Amino acid sequence: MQPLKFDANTLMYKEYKQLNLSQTGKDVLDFWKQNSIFEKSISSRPASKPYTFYEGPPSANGMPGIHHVMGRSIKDIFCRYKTLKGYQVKRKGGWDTHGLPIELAVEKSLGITKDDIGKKITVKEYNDACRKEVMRYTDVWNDLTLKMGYWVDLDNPYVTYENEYIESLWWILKQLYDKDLLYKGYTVQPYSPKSGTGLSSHELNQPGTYKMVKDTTIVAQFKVKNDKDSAFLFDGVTSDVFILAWTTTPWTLPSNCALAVGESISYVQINTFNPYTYEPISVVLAKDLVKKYFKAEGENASFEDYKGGDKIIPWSLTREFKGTDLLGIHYEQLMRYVTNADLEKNAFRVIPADFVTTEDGTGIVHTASIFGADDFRACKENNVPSVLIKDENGKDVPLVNKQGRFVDEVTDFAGRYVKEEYYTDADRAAEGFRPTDVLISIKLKTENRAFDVKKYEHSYPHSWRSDEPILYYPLDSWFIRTTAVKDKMVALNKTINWKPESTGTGRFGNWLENLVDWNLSRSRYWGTPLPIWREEDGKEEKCIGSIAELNAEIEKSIAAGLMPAGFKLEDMHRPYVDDVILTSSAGNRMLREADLIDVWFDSGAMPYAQWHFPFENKEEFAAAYPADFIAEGVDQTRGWFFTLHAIAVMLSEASDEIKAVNELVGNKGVAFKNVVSNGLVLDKNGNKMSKRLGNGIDPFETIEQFGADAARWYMISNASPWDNLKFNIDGIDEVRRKFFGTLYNTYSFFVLYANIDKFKYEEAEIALEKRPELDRWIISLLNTLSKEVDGYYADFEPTKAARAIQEFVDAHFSNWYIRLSRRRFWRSDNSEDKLSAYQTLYTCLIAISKLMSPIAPFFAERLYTDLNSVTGKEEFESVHLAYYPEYHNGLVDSALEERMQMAQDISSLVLSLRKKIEIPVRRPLSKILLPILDKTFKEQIEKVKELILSETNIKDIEYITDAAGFIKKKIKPNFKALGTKVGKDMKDVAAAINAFGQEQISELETTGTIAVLDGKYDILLSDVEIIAEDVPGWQVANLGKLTVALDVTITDELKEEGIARELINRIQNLRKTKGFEVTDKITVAVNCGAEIWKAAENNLAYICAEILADSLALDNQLTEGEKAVIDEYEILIAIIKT
RNA sequence: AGUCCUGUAGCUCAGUUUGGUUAGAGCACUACACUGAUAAUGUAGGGGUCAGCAGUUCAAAUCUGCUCGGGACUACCA
Repeated sequence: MQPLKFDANTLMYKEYKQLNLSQTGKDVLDFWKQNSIFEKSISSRPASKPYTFYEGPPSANGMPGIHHVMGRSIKDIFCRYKTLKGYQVKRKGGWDTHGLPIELAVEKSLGITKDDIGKKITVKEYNDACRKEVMRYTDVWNDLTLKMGYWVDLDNPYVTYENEYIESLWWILKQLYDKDLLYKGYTVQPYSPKSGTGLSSHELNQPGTYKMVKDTTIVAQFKVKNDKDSAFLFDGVTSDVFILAWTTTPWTLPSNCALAVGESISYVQINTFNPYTYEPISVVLAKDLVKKYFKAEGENASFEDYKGGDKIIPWSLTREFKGTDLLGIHYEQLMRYVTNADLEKNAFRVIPADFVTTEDGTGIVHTASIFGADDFRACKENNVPSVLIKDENGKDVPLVNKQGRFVDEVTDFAGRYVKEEYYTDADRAAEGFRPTDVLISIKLKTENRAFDVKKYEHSYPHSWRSDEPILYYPLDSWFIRTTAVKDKMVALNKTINWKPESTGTGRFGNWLENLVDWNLSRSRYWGTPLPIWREEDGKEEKCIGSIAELNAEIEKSIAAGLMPAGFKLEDMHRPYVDDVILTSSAGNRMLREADLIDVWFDSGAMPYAQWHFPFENKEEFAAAYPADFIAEGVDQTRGWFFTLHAIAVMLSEASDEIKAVNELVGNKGVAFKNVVSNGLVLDKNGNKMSKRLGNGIDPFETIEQFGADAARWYMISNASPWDNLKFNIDGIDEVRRKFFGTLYNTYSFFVLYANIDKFKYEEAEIALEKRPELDRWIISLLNTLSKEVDGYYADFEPTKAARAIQEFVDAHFSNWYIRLSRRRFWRSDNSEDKLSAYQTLYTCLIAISKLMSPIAPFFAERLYTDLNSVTGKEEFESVHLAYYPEYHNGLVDSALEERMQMAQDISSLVLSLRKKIEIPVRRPLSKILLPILDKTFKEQIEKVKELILSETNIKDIEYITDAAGFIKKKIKPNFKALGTKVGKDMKDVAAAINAFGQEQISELETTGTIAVLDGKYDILLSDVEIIAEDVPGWQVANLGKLTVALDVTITDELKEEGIARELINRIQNLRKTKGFEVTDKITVAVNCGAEIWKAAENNLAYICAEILADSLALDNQLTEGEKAVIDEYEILIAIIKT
């Protein structure tokens, strides 16, 4: 095929051998590029009518998959739609370039770990490698963007690692800092030892982070000290008394500092034996959980008869009390590695906590303040000190170091990883390897300190990238006080239009309700540095909000002799930024806080940073804030959607600049007004696509094979974007055949005749009232469709739009309008009717091209330009520069749509009757009978009578009323109407109605009422449905209220005409097999018997007109010709072109 | 563990908001027909305990509860 070219002088419509969507895509891409159509789609729309779209930046360090085609199709659809509606839709592309995934990819490719950075490799070298890594697949991404037809500005994308971008981030951070929304805190956080960094709560909420794992769990025995608080526990008890507490993390036991109980929970004390040492013990646990650990058979069994190892362990309940009674009781430290006077005095005691339940464990919670957020808070509230040691710098540190190993002070397990998963596979497979948790269990068992040791399966968070279980670990880090604006975030979220709604109210709404402060710190290298400098004693700190401000501070520092003269910061990344040492008011050195910020902050700040706001482009920013529309996968709900929202809401409080812009554009503080969150793309069996399973779909292959349009149309029409899509390649092929194939055929049909007749839409428009029913009908439907589809697009329902277009093209446009219009194009005269047909067909095709163009931009483009380049009807060189079809109420005629539906139904009924009695459509029949349903019925049918007759090859329609007495009626109860009236008697009433005879039905019809159930109810006409079911003696079929009776009598005349049509059919077939043009004239000779010839002779003019014959003659001498069979007769036909 | 979504023909999906008695469409399958849109099209057919159980109701795919399967989310519950 030739590349597509726009040429207003083209004489002929393009004809194609066959539909090839893949080639069409390539041709159209070329056309777009040559003629800068994308640029024009923006420049041709007024800046005064902006529609703002934000591109969620992809990270180009991985290959794109088919799900990216899905997500980007959705973005593209609404941007194109809004362009059609006259809006200017700028869409700046972007790249997400920082963050852990990139660092880990680099570490992998360089074969290093985090510890090697700064040792084996300098930070500079490392960051250079990251900078290179991050754009590794840029070309592939750009290629996909192009080929799938996603229009986004790739020439001027925002890139998150650029200095300008980072400067905007610093500005935002300073706005927050100045309003006390940014603070440093020491808290227990999710921490990934392998990545060496803390994680934010939303990173922990990425899909797949929580996994089921089997851990060793211990119910440990904490030995109670006998003093005045605990004296009641020793009353009448001879053995030691222990409090039982359960843990799924035995490695935290050396750090235990308290036991937490619920104040109102009931606890009991039980005398029994330890199942491992068989020593007599007395234990405390929640009353509700006794049955979990003690068998009913053992209750009050003989203690004297117990022998170590017996299955049934005797136990007896000593006393019951409340949690409050346990408060303040001291116990002996369980694992005595580290202690001191403060701990001995203030730790190792029972404290109250509201999070304690009796769902699991023992109803008493082992508390290690530094390895659990709840623990940390509870201990703080009760002034319980933590179990810590001094490191070489004299700083307090936990018993587990940052690599996840026990420190030397924990002598028995020094140097061991606390989590089994941190060991290499080889280590774990080695003979005699035992996880640390197991070693701890063994130790406690032998010491009579373990009451129960079990494997327990539960879900546990894992690092979203390095895939190993995280630790909860105390860290210094910087937080954004999102909780301070929680109420506003919740309130503003309610103004956002979420598709689907449940994601906004449910998933996102619930998330906001349980908001915690945003942990911004990352102890990494490749990312946006935190712009905060501190005195070494932490007394003074500065937050820098711009490069200019920093340079001014550097000048001061140089003057103070803290930095070399002439220092200039070229790159805001580490390590360069770390060279900056500022000077405090006291003249002391101020060093930068070493942390980077969460990469999600980068992307959430894109509305501002993509314009380098507020340093540049203030007008562009104001014109593009907030976004009218964004779209990403549902997995971004707590990622990008959250960070966009959080930053926007905080700036709406903290920044005067943003407040001014919000004021200007009437924004209350959101970053986006409409958001579509699409679901996952699964394989055809509903499994997640993954490299491991090898069930991924290569988007390039798919586009190459089927074309981007087919892939896009399939994905959009198959399921709503927010439902998961089971991606099946067969479905794309089906879309190609069913939708594009049909539409392509309608175009080919048009072109076939339009080229013959040189139709170029130069004639004056035929007035609507002069057009035949069929044309006015399809125009009416087309207008209804365009309004409907407009509504769907506007409501972000692309699936409904696609399905509506599909339904129109297939069921109405192709299978009814064109099928019934075919004869109008065959006629050789140039009548007004034919012109009307051309104009109507053309109008439909152009309108369809516009309606479908957001979803299938390539095919729509070709359809539009192929048509428009010949007629020049519209001034636009591309469908994407055209405007959405205007809806004209005056063109919609619902009565017409209704009667056409009846014509379709009646035709269908007649065809099914013909099938039943085996009289083919080619054989004419004399009439059908239609019982008249109501007064408008006949009037309506009369207007579409000719269509029905020609479609079914029937000569006439007759109408009958029941006055003639030969319609048999059927009555059905209208349950909905009767429901409120008869209620419980429904069954009897329905039975009574169904039992009505013809007389009772006509009584009801004439008087309008009839009594049932001995006069209990009066049935009205509105309570029932009456249809004409049968006309005795005729062939009858029903559909809903419609009834059709067919006269199957065949007269001689009908039979002859039938034969004539058979003859026409044979001759037409011959024309075709001989390859004659549609317009060729012929002469025909036939050799046949008297029966056939008589039929031919009596229909001679008709036959000749149909087959374009100058003459048709009987020649009984004819020997050369094609054989054919009509009924039982053999005939010979010879045709010659004249 | 909790919350939410979801389960309709072999496959992909409508229908469920607002209950109405014979549950639809397309694909696939079978048969027939049509044949100047023809690698197209039409008609007909088979194929469903609407995941299961219980309840509300004259009436349940639709409302309620429970169970099971699938998915997502929430949770440092020790």
